[in-house]
Amino acid sequence: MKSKGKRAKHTRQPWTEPEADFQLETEPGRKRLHSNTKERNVRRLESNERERQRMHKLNNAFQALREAIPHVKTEKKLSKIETLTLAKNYIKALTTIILGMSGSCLPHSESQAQASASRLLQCYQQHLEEEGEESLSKYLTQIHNFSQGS
DNA sequence: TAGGCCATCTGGTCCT
DNA sequence: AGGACCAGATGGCCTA
Repeated sequence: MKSKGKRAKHTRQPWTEPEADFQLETEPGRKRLHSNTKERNVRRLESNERERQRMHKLNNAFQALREAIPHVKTEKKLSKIETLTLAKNYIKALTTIILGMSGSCLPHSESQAQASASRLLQCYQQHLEEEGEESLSKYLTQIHNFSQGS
């Protein structure tokens, strides 16, 4: 049995010219019109291809996000909406944990939470600039050690 | 079989 | 002008 979302290519009919273009072909200047519709057809197919590639990139990003967030039912692929929801919750949870580790007060309101999150992001970005991309764990360890020491 | 999820096509709008 | 982005439409696959 095919897994969900993995299937053979659809047998959708390719894009066809609007009827008006065919009617116009019998009129004077039809050669130009014909090449225009042909050009349009080519451009449409090209933009379909680009759109497909764009959606594939988007799906790759979703897959990367799925792999970045822990979840319970590992045998079931998370849907896109589930992935986004879990990711949001995961970020919130991590924020709470890190703020706790660094000895900050937990935010009491949504606006405080947002302010804390942006402070955290700012701090993290600064750290990335100084230390390089692969040092998140080092960063977290430093925060942990700091909170232990203080 | 209905409903959820998805891939693809398409035309409109925005951006470079 | 052409590409990127977006949202609506359409139809296929899967599960309860």
